[in-house]
Amino acid sequence: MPEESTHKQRTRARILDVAASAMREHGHQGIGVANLMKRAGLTHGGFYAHFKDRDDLVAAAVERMFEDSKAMLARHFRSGDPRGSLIRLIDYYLSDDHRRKIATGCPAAALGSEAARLPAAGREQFEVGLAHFRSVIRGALVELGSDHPDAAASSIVAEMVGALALSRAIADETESRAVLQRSREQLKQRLGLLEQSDGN
Amino acid sequence: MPEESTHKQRTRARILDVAASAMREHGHQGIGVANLMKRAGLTHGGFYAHFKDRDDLVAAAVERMFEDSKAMLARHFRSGDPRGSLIRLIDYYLSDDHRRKIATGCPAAALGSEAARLPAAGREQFEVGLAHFRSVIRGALVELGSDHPDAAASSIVAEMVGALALSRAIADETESRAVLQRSREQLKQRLGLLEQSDGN
DNA sequence: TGTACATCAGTGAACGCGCGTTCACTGATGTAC
DNA sequence: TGTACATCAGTGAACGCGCGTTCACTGATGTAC
Repeated sequence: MPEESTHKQRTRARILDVAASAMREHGHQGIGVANLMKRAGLTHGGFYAHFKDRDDLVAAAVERMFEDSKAMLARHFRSGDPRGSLIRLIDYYLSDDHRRKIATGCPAAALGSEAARLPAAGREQFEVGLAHFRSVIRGALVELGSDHPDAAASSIVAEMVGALALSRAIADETESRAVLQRSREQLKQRLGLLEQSDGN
Repeated sequence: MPEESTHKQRTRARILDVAASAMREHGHQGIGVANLMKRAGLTHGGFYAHFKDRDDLVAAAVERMFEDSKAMLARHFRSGDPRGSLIRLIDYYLSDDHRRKIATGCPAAALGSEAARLPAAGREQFEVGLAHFRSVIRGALVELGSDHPDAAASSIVAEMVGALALSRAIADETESRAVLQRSREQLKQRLGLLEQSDGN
């Protein structure tokens, strides 16, 4: 019985992995139930053994995406080193690698402008995930002794999400990279991270 | 004959107005041909007298949206007053009013994260419009004697677009407003616009 | 150990619906004489 | 000025298709005795 339930849970996780990737890549309207199930190696009828309806899937998929986001943050943040953590995050978040990997990258950048139109439960998950993102950055800013950690964290998240989303909209490779490079530089400069990282 | 062609052009403009509003509000997948034509007071069959296919409409609608964007920029910018122009733009772009008026507001914030998935011609129009947005801000920064007008303009656009899109994703009114308010403050501070506007 | 039975994850045909697109047509308007 | 005709913007029925969802079913697995 626990063996059985584990099997079902694994299947559900597989469907969610596919959905979380496909929705970041094609938008939340960009993948249908039949196509999704096929990619997970199943037939469409089985979908409703795992989810109440499509809106339920969207909510679970958004939650799943932000698990990747949390893991990404955890990878870059080390306690006791807020400066290094922020530098590592900025360099990765605004990298060509992250720009290319939309299917596994930050959901805020992949879905930012359509988050407001997500089914209610999905939008709520987005809000929760976004709040976590902001709070991690805020934590590092507090450690750094920032005067306005809330305002700065909010502003930094806005610029990172905006820059990544817009860089993906630009077809010209050079210009697309330039958008990321400029925000990397500007962010580090206004956080006073440039001198230190050069000094090392 | 010129009377006739004017009539047809007016009809086309009406369809585009509806499309440009609806696509900002519901995403570019969020409105169908039949529904669109109905809102324009026509039947769906007539659509193809005005557009080759739906992708052609999307491109024209994106171009149409950025005309609103240009008008908005022109409204806030006055030659010879780069400082005042930037303050007016920041205050309007990151206002509650603009946040609410998604159907007539900035297309970059409304479609930012889905711009990369737009049909090719539509994505190109997005790119053109975005470049204009950046260049207007760059112009003001040059007038102000900015050291890195390209980098600063790119960074400012990213933060404004990101902050507006994310604020719209947040259901809680207070928090949604706070996101805008924080970016308004941070942007003015890093552009050195705070003291001057207080001084007046 | 071997047979009978219950469970339930997953199958696949079928549904009603809205999509983008085509096309034969209508009927108002502008022109020719 | 009045009639006949051409133009063409817009109509609406029809198409094939993919959508989300339902449901009777199959067949592998785990349990009971």
